[in-house]
Amino acid sequence: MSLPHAILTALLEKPSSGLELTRRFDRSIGYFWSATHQQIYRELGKLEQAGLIRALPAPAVPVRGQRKEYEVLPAGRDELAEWTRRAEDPKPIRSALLLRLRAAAVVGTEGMADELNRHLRLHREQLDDYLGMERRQFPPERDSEADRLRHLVLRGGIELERFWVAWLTEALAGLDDRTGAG
Amino acid sequence: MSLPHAILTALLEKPSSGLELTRRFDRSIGYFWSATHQQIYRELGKLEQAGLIRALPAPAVPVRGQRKEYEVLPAGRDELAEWTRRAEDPKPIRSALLLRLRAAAVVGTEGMADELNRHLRLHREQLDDYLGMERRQFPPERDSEADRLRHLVLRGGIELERFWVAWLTEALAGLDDRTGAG
DNA sequence: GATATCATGTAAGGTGTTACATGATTAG
DNA sequence: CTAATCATGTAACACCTTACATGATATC
Repeated sequence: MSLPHAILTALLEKPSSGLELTRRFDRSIGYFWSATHQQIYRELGKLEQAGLIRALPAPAVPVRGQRKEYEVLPAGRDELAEWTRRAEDPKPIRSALLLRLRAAAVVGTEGMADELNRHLRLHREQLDDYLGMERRQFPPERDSEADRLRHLVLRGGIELERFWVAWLTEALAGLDDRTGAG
Repeated sequence: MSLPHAILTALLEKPSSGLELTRRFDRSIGYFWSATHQQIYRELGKLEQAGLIRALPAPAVPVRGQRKEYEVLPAGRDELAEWTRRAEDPKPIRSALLLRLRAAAVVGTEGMADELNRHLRLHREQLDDYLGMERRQFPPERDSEADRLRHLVLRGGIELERFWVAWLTEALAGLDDRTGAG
């Protein structure tokens, strides 16, 4: 049950329309919780019905295709605050790549080096992207409490990408030992 | 579409019943792909219907509650081998904890230190668990190709837990600076 | 024969993904 | 008035989670 809370957080940071939210999920929020516009519109409908958010200007007759901006109601803020205080265990990780390497231990590693190299490139790009965000969004002079927390979250994303780069590099070295490929 | 391939891999490593698979998913396979028994039974049914696996002794009339062991058919092995060669992009990570910290930047950090400490404890336990598995399953003398690949996968799990321990430690230090709690 | 455990399964609902549909607005 | 783009939405399906149901087997 995290998507509604991700949306509440985003709307508290700045009231937005569904499409704007989608774009923000593709950027800053997306580095720890991704969502498509279909999920977001569905969830906005639920949150509105539950009385946690409301559409802003509200034209008399709702028209499809017309921009609709949402803001969080007090009940929504309360729900979000309560959620941050609830105990919730970490979910076990799911990595298709680790799974595929384990499968390769049984059926052979043919083609794995190319795929590992491709993932290595993608993770390096993601890491560069995050480092750019860090430079732009968190210069040394910005150091409010909220900034420090958001920076901490971004550093989580950065360190996770560094983990993948390091692990993939090691994995490729291991494959090279056997196959000479790479 | 990874669960069926996780099951094929597990069954190739050792033919098993649904319950045995569930237990193996709770242990070794679970550290990168978790699944409940409901998912596993459903998927076993699909894989059998698709002709990728078969039930072993096959009593004339199938009886509910009676143990049923499965093995992988050649078509199943082919499908798994093909899957390891397919290109598949990494999925964006999803961390409810990072999300909650970002929410806390908006609605306040009350109660977060306790929760971060709890997660730190859980990740330390998981890390110890993996390190124990590493000692038992991968002593220096075992160094076949398959062993090296499985060891590499386990090191992925280990390094991920180390990442969380390090990040949570940093996060708690950051919270302490402000609140004096912890 | 009562209880616990092993083992397989069903049902319902929530969440995520993919493909498609529809209207509004802007630029040429 | 055509095309591109902005913006909101539906539908169908796959996948995951939780709760529950049922029979088989072992132990007392």
